[in-house]
Amino acid sequence: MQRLVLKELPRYECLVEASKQFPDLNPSACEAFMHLRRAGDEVSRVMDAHFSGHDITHGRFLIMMLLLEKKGADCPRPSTPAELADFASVSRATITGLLDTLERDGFVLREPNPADRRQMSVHLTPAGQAFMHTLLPVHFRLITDLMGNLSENERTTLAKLLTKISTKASDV
Amino acid sequence: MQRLVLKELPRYECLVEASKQFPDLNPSACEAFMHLRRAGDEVSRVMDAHFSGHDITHGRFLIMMLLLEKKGADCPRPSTPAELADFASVSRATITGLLDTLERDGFVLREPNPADRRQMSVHLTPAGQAFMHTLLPVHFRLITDLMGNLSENERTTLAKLLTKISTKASDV
DNA sequence: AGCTAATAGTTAGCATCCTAACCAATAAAT
DNA sequence: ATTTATTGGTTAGGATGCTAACTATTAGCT
Repeated sequence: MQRLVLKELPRYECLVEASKQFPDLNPSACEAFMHLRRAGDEVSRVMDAHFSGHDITHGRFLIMMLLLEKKGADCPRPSTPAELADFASVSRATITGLLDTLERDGFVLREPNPADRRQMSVHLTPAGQAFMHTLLPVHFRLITDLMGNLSENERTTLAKLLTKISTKASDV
Repeated sequence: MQRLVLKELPRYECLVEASKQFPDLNPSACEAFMHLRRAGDEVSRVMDAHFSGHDITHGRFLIMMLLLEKKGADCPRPSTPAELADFASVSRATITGLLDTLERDGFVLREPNPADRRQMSVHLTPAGQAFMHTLLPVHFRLITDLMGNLSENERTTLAKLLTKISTKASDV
């Protein structure tokens, strides 16, 4: 699961040059856009490599993350396939596939809900919890490392700028 | 081709709370990380939707972009499958698949290279060029829109911060 | 020259995620 | 109360990108 992204981004002057031919090309917008794609892709690569070293995938990890018991949790926690799909912005069919694998590996359990016989109730098994508690420190360590070139201030700035893009993107 | 990403990111206090349980969790690093993933994903969704409206995919578009004749081009241009794979940071097998489709659609031509009979030489057909020149204005317009919430300064700052992440990621 | 190693491209088979169609169960409407 | 619409979950089949194995050609060594 990879995205095609340019390895070497075009130099800014090339963008300016191209903007003469294409008036809709805004060099700074293009530059920001390409950097976003590349950084996202690089980070994905690192994370995927990390996950595959632990016989898990990004998708399965995220599902277990969502199912994980939170301490002092006022944060709502999804417990049905439909809720998981919603939290993870992914189709229900995808959740079915991920849960199949997680159940096969003994990390998750699906139980019917007597109150509404359409629904399934999903939880982590003890093995699933143990797995996560082994993996999470390494996982968080890796994220901390990845952001290691940025100061606290820069991280906050980055988050703010990226939010502006996400907001725009969701209503384009 | 989608990535699983949280729709609602956890609030900062939740991250701080969680960091008490997991000392390796750095709240600001985590926050920046998740924003990066989400923004990248949102932007990908918008672009993919745009592409599919023109019966093309991200991958095929990028290949055609790489093959496109550049005016005043001192920028090097790939012309063999191996070079395309390198420029796009993708496997050669993937390029084979993309070229198969592009060739079927009449956008690209593969020709043997008499000088080195292992190599193929790839170029856009006139139809491929025409297609790109129709699509590109819309494409650039969309990118400009997506970055529309950011000022010139913010775009530059964003690019700078993202570069720091890409740099770090490529040697983690 | 002739054998070995490296390189170009393709093929085969896998994983993830998608949409569309489907069945079962519940809710809503008359 | 019965019909109709909606919701939850799964299944089937497709697309993209991957790795590993394969063939053909070229380069390097002795």
